[in-house]
Amino acid sequence: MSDGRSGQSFSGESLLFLTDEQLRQGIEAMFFAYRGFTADPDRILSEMAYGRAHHRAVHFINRAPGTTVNNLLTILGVTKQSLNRVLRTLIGDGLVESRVGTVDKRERHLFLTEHGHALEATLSDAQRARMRSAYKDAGPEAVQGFKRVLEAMMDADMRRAYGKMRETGS
Amino acid sequence: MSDGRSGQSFSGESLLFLTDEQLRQGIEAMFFAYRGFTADPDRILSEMAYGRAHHRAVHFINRAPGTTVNNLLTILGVTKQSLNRVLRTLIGDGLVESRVGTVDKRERHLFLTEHGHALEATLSDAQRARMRSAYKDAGPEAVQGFKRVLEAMMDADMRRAYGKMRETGS
DNA sequence: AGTTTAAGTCAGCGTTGTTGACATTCCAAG
DNA sequence: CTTGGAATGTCAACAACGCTGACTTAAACT
Repeated sequence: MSDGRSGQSFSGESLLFLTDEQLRQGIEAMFFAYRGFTADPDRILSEMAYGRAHHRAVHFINRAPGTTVNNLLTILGVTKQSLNRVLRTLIGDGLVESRVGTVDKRERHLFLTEHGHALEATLSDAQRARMRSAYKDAGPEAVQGFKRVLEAMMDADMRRAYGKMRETGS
Repeated sequence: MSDGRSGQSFSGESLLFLTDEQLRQGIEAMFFAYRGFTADPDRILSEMAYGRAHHRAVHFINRAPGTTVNNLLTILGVTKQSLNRVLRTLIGDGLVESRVGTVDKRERHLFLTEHGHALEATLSDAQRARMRSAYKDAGPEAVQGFKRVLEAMMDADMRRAYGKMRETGS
């Protein structure tokens, strides 16, 4: 509407002036991109009896082996009942191992089995390939900006969780 | 793994060399950010008898008034049965109006009613506020990069749909 | 006239959220 | 030491929203 890139106008303020139209483009970009983001793993999972929730569980168990059910459901942002259904099938199918805590026997510590690692690898490979290709197309500076905006978009507590995972990173 | 940020190494290639760890951070950022992105509308919708699917329908009908059912379900990427369930409630509740096409009477053209516009406004206001705040925190250059990566992450046909919407923009 | 297309409906199923009820374990206060 | 509460995890039932498949109606195309 009206401008596009018309105005360097006012001081530094100009760069912070955002039309509803610009924001809506961002919203739609987010919607379409997330679909692409999940498309490849979803395709793979649908051939098995699994869904996106299984993917997420496997991802974060791989990310933080030995994590407790409670940790996991905080990260995933679902109820323990919802997570439990997913874990039950993964454990039943021998992809995840659940070990009773040694210091606190109420806790269950979660690990991927060999089969679990195999599935995790298949799924991440697909998702990383898409990510790599997007990063490559957009260029390294764009990637910086991409991450910055995403971090600003998270809820505060999730930003903390994400931050902790970055430290632990690699 | 194995490295981290070891290498500026090779020529310009260095900027395109992406470790699995870097990619995984992007994947997790996308996951947490999308949760934040949908959190505010979800909260509002859960107080009514609606869900995310209703939001999406209302959004795109507002975006392209008079769109047909077929257009809509292509954009949304769901089956007509799934969309129909949502549209039926929206029409029944008087948020959406369905008019028989004048040139092709098989088609139904969809419009928001006054009530529909009200809901749409409430939902977008919440989502735009989050978006605006994220953009503001990240800065204008980051926003450029953000959009570039998201576009590269979409499936080709959705990139086309997204592009068309940008042209039509406002 | 016969085929294709747009839209809608009904029935049924799977994944993944939810709440409610319950068992087990730990810990701290009496 | 016992008892009551908090934390952890499990089982059951329900709702939202995807999906497939089968079918109808109406209009358009050929």
